[in-house]
Amino acid sequence: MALEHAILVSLLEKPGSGYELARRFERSIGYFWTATHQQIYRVLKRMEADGRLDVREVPQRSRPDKKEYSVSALGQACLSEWLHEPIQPESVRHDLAVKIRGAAFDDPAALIQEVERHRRLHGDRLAHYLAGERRDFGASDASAAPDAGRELQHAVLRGGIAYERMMLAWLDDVLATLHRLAPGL
Amino acid sequence: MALEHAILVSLLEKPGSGYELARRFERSIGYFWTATHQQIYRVLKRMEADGRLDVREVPQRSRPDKKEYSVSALGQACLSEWLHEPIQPESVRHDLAVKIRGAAFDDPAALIQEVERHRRLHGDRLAHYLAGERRDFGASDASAAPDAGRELQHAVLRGGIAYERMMLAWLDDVLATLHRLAPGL
DNA sequence: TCCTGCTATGCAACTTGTTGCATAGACAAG
DNA sequence: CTTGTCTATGCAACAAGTTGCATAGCAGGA
Repeated sequence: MALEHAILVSLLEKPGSGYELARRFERSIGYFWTATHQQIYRVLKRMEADGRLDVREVPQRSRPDKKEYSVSALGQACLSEWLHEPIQPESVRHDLAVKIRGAAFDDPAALIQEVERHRRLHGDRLAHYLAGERRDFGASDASAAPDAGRELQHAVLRGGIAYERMMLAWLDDVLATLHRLAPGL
Repeated sequence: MALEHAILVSLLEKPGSGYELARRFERSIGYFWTATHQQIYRVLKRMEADGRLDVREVPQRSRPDKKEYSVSALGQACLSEWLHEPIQPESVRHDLAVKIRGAAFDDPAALIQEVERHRRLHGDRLAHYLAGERRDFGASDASAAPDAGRELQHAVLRGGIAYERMMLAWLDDVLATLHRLAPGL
């Protein structure tokens, strides 16, 4: 279960509560993994019971208390073990591609709006990633200490950016194809 | 459940058995959707019970009999309805990206082999897609009748090709980063 | 005071997806 | 005549993910 490993990595980068993790999964970790808060809370509970995480109750003012999780030695060891074993290349699930092939049995022109909507969403994501890159990796003067974590985070972010650029180009390609098939629009 | 819709599209393109569908999900449909035969048989059974598919027992010589599924009118209607409602952009699950960020807490150099392995796998997939493109869309002389289904299948395949090319470029980027972080190798 | 919104955590029910196993006919190789 | 491979279908148990709902503190505005 790779969600566990994603959580371990995130908590190693910075300890935090389930709520904070859920927000990270909407932001930077969301570049390559999605999870809802229900999933996260459930997994955190299990990992804590298994001794892979430590918890600390943190009282807060002007907001409810929280439980701050951090990675235990056992958790570190689990992550290390996983890092050293080979994994399957990720499996893809592109609903939109199903729709595009399905459009041949319906009205291709009706798909244009949907594809345009997705194009906007991917454009927004790209803008968001680029803003994050400027903010977090912009003033990367060579005088800064070479930080492996930072470098690797940047490499992953570049992957997200490349993915969104590829999607935008492909969606333009799809739109051109749809317009060609429905010239009246 | 989009697997149902992927199956409807595939059976509209060409009726077939569960076994044949499973093979298609390793080939062309596998460009954008994965499913095992267990999943497929289970869903086929349910869809047939719901009246969205028709079955026909096909006796065969020199191999076991099979059940050939095809889409019923109700199935067509279900697909059409789905095509007209908006869907969420796909969610991503990149185990490799988790590993890359996790490498900061372990030995980044140990990841090089794994990334190279993935690079080879994506290279193989790209070669496979390109061969499929030459085979199925190569001699596309303008005299051929404009076939919407064919055009849309080609557009989806171009998406798969763009994805693999993007991955290869990104994995090279990641490898360069890893080598920079571990100069002794 | 009530309503909304944000932080914060969680349960229960359900749907999907994965893993391991089982069966069986036909054919080819040894 | 046994063993392996390919076609072909399926069950059962389990793991993972989704959806809907519930609670609760605190703050700010109508």
